[in-house]
Amino acid sequence: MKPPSITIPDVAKAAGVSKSTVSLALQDSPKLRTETKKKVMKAARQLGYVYNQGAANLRRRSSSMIGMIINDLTNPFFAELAIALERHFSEAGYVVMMANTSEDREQQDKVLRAFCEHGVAGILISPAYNTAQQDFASYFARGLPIVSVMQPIPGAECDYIAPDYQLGIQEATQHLLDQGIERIAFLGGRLDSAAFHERKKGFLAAVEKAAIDPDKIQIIPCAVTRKAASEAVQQLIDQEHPPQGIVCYCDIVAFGVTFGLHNSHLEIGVDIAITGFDDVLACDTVSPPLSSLRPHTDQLARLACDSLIQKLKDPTRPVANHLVKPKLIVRESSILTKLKQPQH
Amino acid sequence: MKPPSITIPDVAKAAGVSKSTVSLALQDSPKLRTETKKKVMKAARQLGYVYNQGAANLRRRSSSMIGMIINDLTNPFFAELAIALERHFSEAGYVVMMANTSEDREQQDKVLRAFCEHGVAGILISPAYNTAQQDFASYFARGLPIVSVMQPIPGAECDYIAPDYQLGIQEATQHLLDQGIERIAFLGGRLDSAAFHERKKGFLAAVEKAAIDPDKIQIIPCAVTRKAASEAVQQLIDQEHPPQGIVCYCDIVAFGVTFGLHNSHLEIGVDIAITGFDDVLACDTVSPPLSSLRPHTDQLARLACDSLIQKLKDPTRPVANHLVKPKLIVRESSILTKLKQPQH
DNA sequence: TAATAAAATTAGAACGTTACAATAAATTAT
DNA sequence: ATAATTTATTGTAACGTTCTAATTTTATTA
Repeated sequence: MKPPSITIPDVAKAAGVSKSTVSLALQDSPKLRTETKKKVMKAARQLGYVYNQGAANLRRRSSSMIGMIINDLTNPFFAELAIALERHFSEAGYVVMMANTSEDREQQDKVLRAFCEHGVAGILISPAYNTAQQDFASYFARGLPIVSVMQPIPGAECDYIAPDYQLGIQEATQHLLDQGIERIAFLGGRLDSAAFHERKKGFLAAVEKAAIDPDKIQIIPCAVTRKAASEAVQQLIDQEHPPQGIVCYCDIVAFGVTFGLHNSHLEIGVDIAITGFDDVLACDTVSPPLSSLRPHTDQLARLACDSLIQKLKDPTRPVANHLVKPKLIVRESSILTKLKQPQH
Repeated sequence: MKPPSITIPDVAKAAGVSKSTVSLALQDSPKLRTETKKKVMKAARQLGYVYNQGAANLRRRSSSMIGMIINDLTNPFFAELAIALERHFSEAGYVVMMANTSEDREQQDKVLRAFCEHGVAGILISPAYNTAQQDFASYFARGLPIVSVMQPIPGAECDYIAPDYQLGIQEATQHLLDQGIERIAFLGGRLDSAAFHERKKGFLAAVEKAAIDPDKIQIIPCAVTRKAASEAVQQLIDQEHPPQGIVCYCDIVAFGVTFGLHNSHLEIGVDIAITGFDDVLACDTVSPPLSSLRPHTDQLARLACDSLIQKLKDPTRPVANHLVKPKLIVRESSILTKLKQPQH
C-alpha cells in the first residue's frame, strides 16, 4: 500500500551489488558465486525484503496464478475436490484464485473476466449448468489454457478430467440388481447435463443387461440438493409398487433420499437399498453407512492439476481427456438383509 | 503469456487519442467528454482489449486481491463461510486467493508468504490451531491489514469476528436442562483453543445457573471430525450413568455423535438429546433433524468482509471486534419425547 | 476581439522486476 | 607475460499501467 516498501535496489545497495545481481540471486541463478548469493540473501532477510510477484509477472509476461471456478461449493464433494486441487497447485508453486458460481452462468462470466484481468496463467473450471462453448470462445482465442473437471464444456477443445460416470453407475446398478431387486430407479441430476446423461447410460446399460422389464425402471431427475432429493423420492414411494433400489446421482442426493425415506418410515437395508456417487467424507459416518462410488478425488485433482500445468508449459500440447474409473465402495445402505418377495 | 497482448497504447492508436485519455476513459473519469469515452470504449471492445490489473497494481501500489486462509475446509461450516466470504468480496470488486491449511501452522506460514508476494491487499484468516501472534508479527509490522474469523489470534491487534460461542452454548445447554435433564455433557473441540474455552464457559455458566450437581456433568474434548466424535461418544455412553443430553462443540461433532449413538442403539429424542453448533445446511435433512446454533454465517461473512475493506481504506482505523449472537434453532434432536425418570 | 477562465487532452516519469548485451574479473593456454 | 577463454557482474531498456503537470481546446467575460 502506501509505506514505501523494500525493493531490489534497496537490497542491492545494502549488499553492495547491482540490481541485476540481486535479481539473479533471488532466483538462485548458477551464474552467481554462492558467496555472492549468500551475501545478497542475508541483506534481503535483514531488510525484510518481500518479492513483488506482480512486478515480475509484468516483466516476464507470465504468472503463477491459477483461477479455479467451481459450480457448487456447497456440495461437500466439490469442496473436497477444491481442497485437493488447491493443495496440488500450491505444492507446484501456484497460487489459486477461487470462485464459486452457484451454477450461475453470468457469475461465471464475471469471475472469468476478473481472473483474466488479474492475469491468471490458466483456468481450472467445473462448469456451471448450461455452460456453452461460446462462453469461453474469446479465452480460447486468446490462448488461455483451460481445463474442465467433472463436466465437459460441450464442443470445446480443452482437457477434461472426470470420473467415468457411466461405468460407475453401471456397476452400482448391477450391484443392486445382483441382489434380486427388480424394481429400480435412478434419481437425481439435471436432465440436460452431460454428467446426467452419462450416468443414465450406465444405468440403462445395467438394467438392459439384466433384462429388467422396462416398466419396472424409473428415471427421475432432480436438483442436486438434499431437499430436492428428499422431496423427489416421495414421487417414487408414493406409487403402488415403489422401487426396491435407488441408484442416486450423487451422495448429496442419496443423503436427501435417506432423509425422505426415513420420514416415510421406510428402512434402508430392509425395504429398500440405495447407492450414492462421490464417496464423500460423510459416507461412512452416516446411518446407515452409504454405499458409494469413489471417484478417487485426489487422483482426479492431480490429473487436472497436471494437465493444466502441462498446458502452461507447452500451449501446443494436444487435448487429452481422462476418465477415471470409480470404485464401488459397498457399505450397508445397498445391502438388503431380507429381501421382500417381489410379487410375480 | 507469449502472444503480444493488446495494451492501452494500442487502444489509444485505434481511437486516435493518447494513452492518458484511454486510461481515463477506462476508469470512467468525469474529466473526459462522454463522447470521447464512448469512442475509446468502442475501440477497446473491438480490439478485444483486456485490462491488466497487475500493471495497474504496480503503478498504484495497491491491489484488489484478498488472501483468504481457512483452517479446515473439509468442515462444511467453513466451506459455507468461505463461499459467503468469497461472494461478498467478489461483490465488492475484490478477487480472492484461497488456501486451506488443514490446521497446519507451517502451511499457514507458507501461504501467508505466497499471498504477500502476490500483493494481496489484505488477509482474511480463520487461524490454524495453535496459531500465535508472532506468526503474524512481520505482517502486522508491515501494516498488512488482517482480520481473523472464528478464532482470535491471541494477543494480536486485529479485528476479530466470530459467533458469541459462550452465549450460544449457554443457551443450548439451558435448553437441554429445561427439559429436566440432569446428567449432561459437553463434547468436542481442541482443549486449548479459544473457541473451546469460550464454549466451555457457556456450558459451565448454564449448569451452574441450574445448580446441577458438578459430578453429573462432563466435558470431553475431541478432534473436530465425525469419526473422532463418534468414538468419543463411546466414553460417555459406556458409563454406568450415561448423560441424557450432549451439547456438541459443533455440527460435525454432533453428526459424529449421532452416528456413534445409533451404532450403540441409543435413540436420539428418546434416550438422549443433543445439540450442535453452526446450523450447517445438512441439519434439517438429517435424521433426526439436528437442533443447532445458527451463527448467521452470512452476516458473519459480511462483517468480516466489511471490516477488512474498511481497514484497507483507512489503515489507521482502530481495532473493532464483533461477536454475533447465535440463534438456537430447535429441531427434533434436542427434544426428549418421553424423558425417562431420573433416579433421585 | 482580446484576455481570461474553465474544460479536455496529453507528455512523460514512475511502479519493481527481468533479461539481453556489455563489461569486468578471474582463469587458462600460448 | 600476453592473448584467449571462461566466469561474474552490471547497465539499461522494457513490461502496461497511472498520475501530475503541462498543454491545447473551448467557453466566458470584459
